[in-house]
Amino acid sequence: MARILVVEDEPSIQELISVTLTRTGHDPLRAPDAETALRLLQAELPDLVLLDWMLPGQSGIDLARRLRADERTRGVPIIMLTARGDEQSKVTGLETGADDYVTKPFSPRELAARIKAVLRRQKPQATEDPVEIDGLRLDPATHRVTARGQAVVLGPTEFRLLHFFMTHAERVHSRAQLLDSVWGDHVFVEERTVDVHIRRLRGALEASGHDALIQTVRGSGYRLSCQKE
Amino acid sequence: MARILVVEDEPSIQELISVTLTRTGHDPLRAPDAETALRLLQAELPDLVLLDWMLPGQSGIDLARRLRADERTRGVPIIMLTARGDEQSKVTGLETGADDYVTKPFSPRELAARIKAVLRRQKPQATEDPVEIDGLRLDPATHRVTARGQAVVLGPTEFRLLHFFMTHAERVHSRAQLLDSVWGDHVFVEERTVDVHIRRLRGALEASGHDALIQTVRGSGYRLSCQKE
DNA sequence: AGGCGCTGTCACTAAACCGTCACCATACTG
DNA sequence: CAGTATGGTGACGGTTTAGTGACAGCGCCT
Repeated sequence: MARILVVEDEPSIQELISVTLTRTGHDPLRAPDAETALRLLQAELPDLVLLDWMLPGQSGIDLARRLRADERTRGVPIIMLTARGDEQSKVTGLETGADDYVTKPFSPRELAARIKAVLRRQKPQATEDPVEIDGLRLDPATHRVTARGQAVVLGPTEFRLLHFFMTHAERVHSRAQLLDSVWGDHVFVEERTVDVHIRRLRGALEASGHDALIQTVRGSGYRLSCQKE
Repeated sequence: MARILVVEDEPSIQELISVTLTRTGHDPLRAPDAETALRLLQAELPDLVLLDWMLPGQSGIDLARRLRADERTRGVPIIMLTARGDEQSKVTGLETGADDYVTKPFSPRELAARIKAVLRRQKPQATEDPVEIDGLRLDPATHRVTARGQAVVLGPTEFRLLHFFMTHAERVHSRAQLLDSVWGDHVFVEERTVDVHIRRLRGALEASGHDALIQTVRGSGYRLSCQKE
């Protein structure tokens, strides 16, 4: 039983999908456009998003991009569902971060099978819970970071970067991995950009009394560790 | 860079797929039938399996079933690749445990994008295990070396060198072999350079109380051994 | 429109690291 | 035991890699 957000403007198709989902033991959440979808996502994360490419207002592919860019929604699988069956569209859709791409007209049973396949793969994903290491506390819900009670001010990217480090502490991450996990694998930015953000993050942490939390591993990348070396 | 097992009996398609994979930075492993595939899987698990439905002998769908039944191979993603485009086949394929289902004729670019999408889901895996010998501990994940709890500081090359020695302990390695395995077979450096790095590595280890761990075998090379001679 | 915060990139600096050499020590050879 | 081959060692210059400050572009808010 999974909650599935269905973003689809055509009522008849919306209905068809919802019925299919219900019949296969899922729980459909309907949204006729990207804005509604975003609002629903604000409240609660679904287990999967079924996304129409063509939508009134913001397009489905744009929505997909936004979902992939946001740390919070990054882990949610997306299945693109659209009339655009050409190769370029498929590649674009998948490159953007969709987990599967189904063309209309589609068979409800195939869709159900694909949903099942994607959900089966779904990993136990990153927690929404606050993380705390060495007196440093990060709360994804409130989007706040505190060092022994005192607030630490971070930009969005620094926040995501720190969140990633804290949920994957002690391990070394290459710049490529960080770009992949924090920026998203579809964007293209210089690897050195990571260095700069590391520096900004370090600056903010040091201002709060946390020295050497983020360490450089020459030739490999960076690591967050509470044990100083 | 992922190892991908391609199970496909038609040579021209096999070739097409392999070329596509190589071009997209993957490493194709070819198998013309299920039996060969099983043999290859015995030796080493690939990161993904591309599976043709119709094969001489045991069919692809049977192979998929076997892979899903075996604990060892259960986690490996499968993409079905076949001419059977009917709904029933798709559903069966996906129900069996395939992660995606692509019908022939397929576009190489779409295939590449789908492979990427499946691998993306799979990512956090295959972490290298720590090695420990005689109180000396090397962990590739954290990129740390400790001697009975105390940190050992090493440069990148020394780290790789020690890692190689620890994973190939008790065996003598010539300078040429070391250059090959630690430096990479394409670079050209003097053999004597190895000596210098051995010295640096020895220095770092001795500072942590590990004497004579790396032994010289005159005329042949070096060896890491916990039993002093 | 203007200000502001955030971001990605660049150029420059600082530091770590690497490969090589020259010279010394040691082991083997006859 | 002298001679030679092989490995050990300290130092050095060049190269690679990371740190840093500055800056222009962008979106957003007022």
